[in-house]
Amino acid sequence: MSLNTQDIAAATVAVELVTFCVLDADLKVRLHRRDEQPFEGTWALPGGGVRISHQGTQGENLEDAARRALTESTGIESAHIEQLYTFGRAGRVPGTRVISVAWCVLLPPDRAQIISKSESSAWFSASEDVPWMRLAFDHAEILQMGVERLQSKLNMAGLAFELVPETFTVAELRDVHEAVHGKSHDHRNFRRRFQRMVADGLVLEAPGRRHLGKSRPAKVWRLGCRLPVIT
Amino acid sequence: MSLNTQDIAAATVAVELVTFCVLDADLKVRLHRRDEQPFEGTWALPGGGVRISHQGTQGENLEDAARRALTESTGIESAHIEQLYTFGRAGRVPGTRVISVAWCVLLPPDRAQIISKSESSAWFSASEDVPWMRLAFDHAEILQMGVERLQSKLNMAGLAFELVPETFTVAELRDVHEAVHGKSHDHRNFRRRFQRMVADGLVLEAPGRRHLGKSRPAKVWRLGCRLPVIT
DNA sequence: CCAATAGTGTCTTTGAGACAATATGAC
DNA sequence: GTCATATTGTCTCAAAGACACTATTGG
Repeated sequence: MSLNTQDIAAATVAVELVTFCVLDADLKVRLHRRDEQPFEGTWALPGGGVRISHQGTQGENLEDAARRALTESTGIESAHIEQLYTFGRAGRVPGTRVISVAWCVLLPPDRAQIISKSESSAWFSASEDVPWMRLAFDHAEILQMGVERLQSKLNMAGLAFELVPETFTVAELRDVHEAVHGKSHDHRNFRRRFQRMVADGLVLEAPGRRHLGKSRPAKVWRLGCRLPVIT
Repeated sequence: MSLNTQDIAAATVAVELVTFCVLDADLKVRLHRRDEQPFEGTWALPGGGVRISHQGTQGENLEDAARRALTESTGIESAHIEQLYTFGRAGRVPGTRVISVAWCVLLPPDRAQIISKSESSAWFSASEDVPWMRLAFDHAEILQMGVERLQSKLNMAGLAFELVPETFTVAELRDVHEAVHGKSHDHRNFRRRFQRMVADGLVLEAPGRRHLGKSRPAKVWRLGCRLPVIT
C-alpha cells in the first residue's frame, strides 16, 4: 500500500462517551452542553481528546482516555466501560479531521445520582427522543448505536447487573430491563430466568430485605461472581 | 475537558484487515509479509494508512480506507466488511503513535481463490495457530478478536452465507460452520435449522444440482433476501 | 379486611441435542 | 449390488411465552 505522507498525515483522535443509567424506570443518557464553537450551546456526548504524546511517551491508551473523560464529566472514577464503535467520516467535524472512538459506560443508579447537577451537564431520557435530532456533530448516530448495543447485550447473557446497585431486588432488575427495551416483560417469566441464575450460582442471596412501599418486602440479591463478558 | 494541544496533538490512523475465507474446510486468514521496518519480513495483517487530508478535503472515510486496503491487498473490489475494534495502545507501534481501526472481511471461496499468490501475501490457517505468536505489532491480538467475532456472529442469525458462493449446498454451508468453529456439528440438526430458514423464505431453491464426488447430487440453494445485520 | 407488591406453579410450544433409517446417483 | 453422500424422521430435554394463584406486609 502506497504511503503518501502528504495524503496520510495525522488526525486528531477523541473519545466520546455514551453514558447510561436507569433512573425512575427510564433509560437515561448523559449529555453535556458545548461551551465552544462549533455547535456552541448544543447538547453533545461528553468526551475529549486522546493524549497522543505526553512527557516523551506515546501518551495514554484509548480506554484510559475514555476513563479520564468519564471522571472529568461525572467525577466518577470507575465504571463498566466498553468500546462501542469508531466514527471517522470525513467532514464530521468542520475544519479538523477527528477520529472518535465511542465508548459505552454503564452506571448503577446510586452512583449516577451522586453526579452534581449543572446547567451544562444533565441526564436525558433516551427513550423519548427529545434532543436526539439536535445533538452536535454525528452524536445522534453514536447515541443510537449505543442504545442498540445496550439492548442486544441485555438480550444475551447479562441481565443488566451493571445498571443496578451492588445489592438489588428482582423488581429493580426487571425495571432496568423494561426501561432499556421500552416495553414490559412478564414478571413471572422474568423471575424464572432469574431463578436459573440463582441455581447456577451466578446470583447469591444478600442479607436483609428491601421495603419501599407499604407492601411485602422483597429479598435482596447480589452478583455471585464476575459476569461472562459478552462481545 | 481541558484540551492541551501540546499533549493531545495528532496521531496516525490506519486500518487493519482481518480477511477470512474457508478453503478446504479450513478457516483461513489473509496475511501479508512486511517489506519495511519495523518487523520487516514478519507476517502481518494487511492494511494501510487512512487518508486524513486529500486534495483540500478531509480525506477518506474509515470504511473507504478499509475497502481501498482490501483492493490493494487482494484485487477484490467489493466484499462484506464490518468494523471489528479499534486498537490504540500507547507503544503498540514503536516510534509513532498509531490508532488502528480493525475490520473483518468475509470472502466466499470462489472469489478468494482468484487472488493471486505471491511470496509476500498468502492464506494461513486460523485454526492451527501456526504464525499467531509471531505476527507483527499487536496483530495476533487483533486476529484473535476477529475469530471470536466471527464465531459469535455465526451462532446468532447468520449462517455463514457471506463465506459461501452465491449458490451453495447444505453441506458446503455446514463445512463453513465447522471450519469456523473448529468442531463438527450433527448434520441432521444443522439441516433442520436450515429447513427452518427455507420455510421462512430466507433461503430459496436454486436451479440445478451440485455433484462433486461419485455419489448422490445435492440440491442447490441461494439466499432469498438480504440477511438481518447482527451487531 | 383491604390494598399492594412479592413470590410460586402450570400448560404449551419451540428449538436444540442425540441418534437411526432411507433415498439417490456413480461405478 | 456397492459405495458414498443426501435427505428425512424420532425421542428427549431445556427454555420461552402465556396465564392464575398464594404469601406477606402496612394500613
